Amino acid sequence: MTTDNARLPTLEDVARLAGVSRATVSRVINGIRNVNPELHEVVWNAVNATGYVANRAARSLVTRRTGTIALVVSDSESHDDDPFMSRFFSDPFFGRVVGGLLSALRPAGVQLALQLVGADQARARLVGDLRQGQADGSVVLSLHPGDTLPHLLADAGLPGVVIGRPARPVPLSHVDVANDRGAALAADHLVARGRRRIGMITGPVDVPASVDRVDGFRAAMARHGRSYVPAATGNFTHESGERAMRELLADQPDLDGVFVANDLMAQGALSALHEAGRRVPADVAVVGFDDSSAALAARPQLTTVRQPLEDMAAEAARLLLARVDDPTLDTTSVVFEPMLVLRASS
Amino acid sequence: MTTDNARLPTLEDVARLAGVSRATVSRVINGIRNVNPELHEVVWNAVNATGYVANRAARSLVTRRTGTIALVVSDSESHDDDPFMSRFFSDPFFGRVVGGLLSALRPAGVQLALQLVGADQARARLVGDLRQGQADGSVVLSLHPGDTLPHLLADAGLPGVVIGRPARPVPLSHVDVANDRGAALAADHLVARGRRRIGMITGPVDVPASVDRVDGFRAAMARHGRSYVPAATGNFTHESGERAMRELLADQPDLDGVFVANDLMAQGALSALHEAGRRVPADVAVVGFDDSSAALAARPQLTTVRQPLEDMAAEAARLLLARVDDPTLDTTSVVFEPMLVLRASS
DNA sequence: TCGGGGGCGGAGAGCGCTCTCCGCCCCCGA
DNA sequence: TCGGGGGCGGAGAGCGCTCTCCGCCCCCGA
Repeated sequence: MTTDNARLPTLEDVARLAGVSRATVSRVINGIRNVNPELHEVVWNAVNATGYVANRAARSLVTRRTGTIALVVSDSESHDDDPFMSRFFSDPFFGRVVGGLLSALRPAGVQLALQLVGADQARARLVGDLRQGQADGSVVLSLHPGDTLPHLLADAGLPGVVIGRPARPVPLSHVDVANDRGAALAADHLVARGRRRIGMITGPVDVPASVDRVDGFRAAMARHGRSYVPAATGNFTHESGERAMRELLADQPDLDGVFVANDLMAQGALSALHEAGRRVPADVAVVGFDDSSAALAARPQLTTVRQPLEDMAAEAARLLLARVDDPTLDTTSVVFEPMLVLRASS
Repeated sequence: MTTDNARLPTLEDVARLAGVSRATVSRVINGIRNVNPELHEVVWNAVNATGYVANRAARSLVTRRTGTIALVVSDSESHDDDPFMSRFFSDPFFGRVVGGLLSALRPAGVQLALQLVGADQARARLVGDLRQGQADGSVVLSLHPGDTLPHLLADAGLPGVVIGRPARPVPLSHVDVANDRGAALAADHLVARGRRRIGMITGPVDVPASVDRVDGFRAAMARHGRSYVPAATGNFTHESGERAMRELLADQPDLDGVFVANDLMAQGALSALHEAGRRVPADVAVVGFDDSSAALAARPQLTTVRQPLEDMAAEAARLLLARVDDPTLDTTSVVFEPMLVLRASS
């Protein structure tokens, strides 16, 4: 507190102490051009002696860089204090993405800022703020298909990378997992386990990741000569998985295997199976998707398709950083391979 | 992309269009002093016409405010890519705190930046960065007792609020839940349910929240005339809860009630009880702590002590904002009341 | 009618950096 | 010995704001 009014050292102070100009200190600190090695040392000594740290605001005023990347969580059309938001934040999904982003951003000395946008006007304001130096670029996490934010960013020429394939094509890079191949792994596994009557619990029909999982699963089952796959639809929540499982059992009482499009629903499905007196995996084998903490918390623990979210987020950060450095870079998309994780439920 | 090189409008542009000086535009935008109402409108029209958004860097260079608050997750002594970190981020705890902070920060137009610190040198660097305008203040989430960061912040005179009571007193405000009273609620409830042989699974012995829960539980049990409470120690993870429950059962085979110091461990305890052939709640009643998503995912769903984390985080943000506005403010601590949430496990 | 006070708006400095431009010096080659 | 080129470091402008200081004008009261 008492030290608060003590003026912090500036470049000027360091320069005076080192006996050189401000420009030279700046060059040394930023590693620009060849500066006489002796001066180099003199300057660093002065920096350490004064405890100098460059002022971010002054630097970014001239460089037009903020050293900040925004993680924008975009929840189409919903209200700001929508319970969905708080549900989302308490979902491990969010934390894994944050952890992955930070792992790539920290070594680059870039800070991560969190942005939520609900209403469309908030989205427009965000774009304005971003253009005016709120952040150098954004990693976008859209919670709903048909979100307009990626398009707004692209139109404004702002660097952005989307996590998960957008519902409509957009001139922005994105990272994703091969949802179709992941679902195929689940299908191959259930068939290999000798299951004959295999069903599926899907996610929302308008979400690309969900659609890809359904398509991938059906295609793989068809390759095994199973053209008919009974299915029930959920919305990726625990409760919806429980309900969908009940529906599926009512329809297909002799079911002996089920692929559930995410772990949370699979956990719900386990409850419904337990309630219906089916043993897992003896009577019904269950395979989830994500390899989230829910898979480990489930009893029995879930066999599931691992989605390397941390790696995906880290890659998104790297793509974004590259684009910030060179805005002429072409957009790309990086698709990660899923992996089947065997546990007790199958 | 093509619009990228188009210079963005500055105060100067708005002033020219409105036919006033830069100072006047600045006054209107920031709502300072009485400006002639007619001019007021002229200026706002010019702002809208140009699409002007104030440049953050320029503004904060002179105001010495960044409009950013840092959420600092401080993991004492651990390495940066410690698995503990990624485990922490995927824990719903983190997301709930973030959601609560954002709910209080957004209305104030303040941005949230994420900072992780592991090694001590990172801690020193962070303090330097913060002093030099990385953020106006920090909300600190210490993952280990004895973390030095709160003290470093206090010594540097930087505004900071700690979530959870620090192990050693520190001249910084903090928010917490009354862990002792929460544990007492659990004790009262188990006794009221007619349980006679009640045990407890505790968290780490050096974490204040854990210690408070143990003390609160023992004190309440003593009030009910139960001076002896068998206990086993865990470390707040699912696995440790499972192991501790097995130990407790081995010690006290006739146990009919157990208080588990967090939901994750309680979920593990349920598995151990199931494995041991005990029915919950018929044979053993189980009460958790936190009311996290694990409580809902558990089967049976957990009776638990609700910790209002979102509210606590929002209050932390408000305390911090107040202190940033007025650094002479006294430090305070706000303690939230816990609440017992009744579900199927008791 | 004249003096004084209050309030509004403009001029201009200054926040702390980076970066361009230029001058000087040194060295090398003819 | 002299000319030219290269490289290092300094001077100074400028990034886009805010804020102090001051002048001017208007109105009111004596």
